[in-house]
Amino acid sequence: MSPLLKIRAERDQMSAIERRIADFILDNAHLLRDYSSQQLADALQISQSSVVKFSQKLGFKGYPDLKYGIGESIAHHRAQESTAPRTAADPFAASAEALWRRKQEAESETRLINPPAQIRAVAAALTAATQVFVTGLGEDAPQAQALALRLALLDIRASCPGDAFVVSAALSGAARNDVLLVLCEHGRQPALAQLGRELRARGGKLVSVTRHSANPLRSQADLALLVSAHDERAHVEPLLYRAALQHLLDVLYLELCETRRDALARLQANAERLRRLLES
Amino acid sequence: MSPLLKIRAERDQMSAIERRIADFILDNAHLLRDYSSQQLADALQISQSSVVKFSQKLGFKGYPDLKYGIGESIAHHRAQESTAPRTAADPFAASAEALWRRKQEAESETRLINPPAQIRAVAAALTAATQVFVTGLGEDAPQAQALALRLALLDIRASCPGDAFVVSAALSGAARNDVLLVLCEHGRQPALAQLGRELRARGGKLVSVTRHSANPLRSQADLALLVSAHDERAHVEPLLYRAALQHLLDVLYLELCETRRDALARLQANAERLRRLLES
DNA sequence: CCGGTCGGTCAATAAATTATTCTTGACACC
DNA sequence: GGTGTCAAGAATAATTTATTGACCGACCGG
Repeated sequence: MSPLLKIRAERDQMSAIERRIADFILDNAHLLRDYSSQQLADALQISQSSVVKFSQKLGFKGYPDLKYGIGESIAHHRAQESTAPRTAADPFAASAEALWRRKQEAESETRLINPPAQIRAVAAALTAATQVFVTGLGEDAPQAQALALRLALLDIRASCPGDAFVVSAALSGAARNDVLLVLCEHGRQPALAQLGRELRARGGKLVSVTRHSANPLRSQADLALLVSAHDERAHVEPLLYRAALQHLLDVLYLELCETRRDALARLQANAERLRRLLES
Repeated sequence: MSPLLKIRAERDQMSAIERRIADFILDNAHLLRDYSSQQLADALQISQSSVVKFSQKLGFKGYPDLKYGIGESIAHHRAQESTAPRTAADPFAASAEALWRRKQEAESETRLINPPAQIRAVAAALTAATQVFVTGLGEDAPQAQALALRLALLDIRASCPGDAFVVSAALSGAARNDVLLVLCEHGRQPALAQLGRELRARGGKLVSVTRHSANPLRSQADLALLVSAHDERAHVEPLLYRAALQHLLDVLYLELCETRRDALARLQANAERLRRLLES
């Protein structure tokens, strides 16, 4: 039980002096940090030994232990309060925090609409592929690039060609089982849809990552991952979309790390190599 | 800032013995309650005075005060965890959720160590700049690219040259007030530090975005933004780092959106143009 | 290469805080 | 009234913490 609660609970069965100590602590818990047993005793005009005995009677090893317990107690209390809807001091900090919360919602929703089995299936397809192409346009491009880098570090043959034409060229050499992973927020870009058709014609697998609303790319895909992110402010929604997409891809990556044989060892070796390269 | 976080932040700039103390505390925070400074010293085979000096150096009144702070810190931590909703049906879903939580922590910490004033200052510098260069290597490269795109949509003249040599060439035309924004996790890449020097020599401003531990790039920068992200699993830490970095940059972006004149209108016009381009 | 300085560490010790012991007085019960 | 119990305080012992001064090694400018 929390020390503060314990003190309050036992307060009624205490002697007069003990009760004075209890009251002081309950009222001034936050000041206790700077009080020695002697100072506390002085403040209450009682003897130092009474303070120590009070502590021991409550089950603490001694006065410093009581103090430690009270400290924990108020920190715990504060933490719980701070979890509740907060009133941010700075308007700026407030909007930063609001953004943070909205992102969490988007990430949660995204997690819920992608069943674990689906993510596992995508991971399996990536593992089975001889070659993986990742592509995305506009804001999705950097994400695609980052994902390709991650996959490469896991010794998955992944590339992220600069533009759609290059992808198309690369696809001409694609074999069965190869995977094209397309990031496309609205799933409506004709160029990407076209790439998907080319790949499927050659027996490859198309994995789409789009918003959860119905769209051409998604309906064409062998495997579809979905992202949910909504905000009435046009400048905020892309931030939510990216965070949710990021999280989805992170979870996929985590799955790959945890299920591929030797993944972590290889990852470490590759990362080490990359680090040396960059620092040279 | 939480004492534990503070210790972790300063760990890198500590002497060998101090680092041993820091590690012990970080690993055994929950045991500290029963350790006197002498016992802690014995456990580490060092002198008791080193423990006391360690405490004072970190800004505590003394060892008991440090202990008190750590106690608060872990109580706070525990409280936050216990408030969190528990839904661990699938082991896979559980690890996805754990990742999610860890990201939130990293983002929160990152938000706390970057005072609003600092972010405003960076936003102001970006607004005032004639030209903005964004750069990053390895995993930071896609982030840099995405940020440059975002800034460009706000009508800030921003570019993200492909490699350091190109940046260097671009810098030769840089004027006073231009800004170089460098994303560099550990702040230790000589090439980027060199770019910073070149720019500053021409009167430009260097903004660094690095981990919160001390590093050459950060100490050289006019304005420094900091990222906090920690995990014992080597394959998870980069995910946290990226999420926290992303959030920091998002907050910066939000600040720009909300303070620049006509920002939203321009953004909308530019986004529309980009959309048409991609769908054609 | 050499003195000088500085930061870090430790042993010794001073200072403080805490815990115990012992005494006293109040109160209840026999 | 005698006696046991118990809370409280004073004195003091024990422990813990903080400071001091000496030493060592790294670094630096001459």
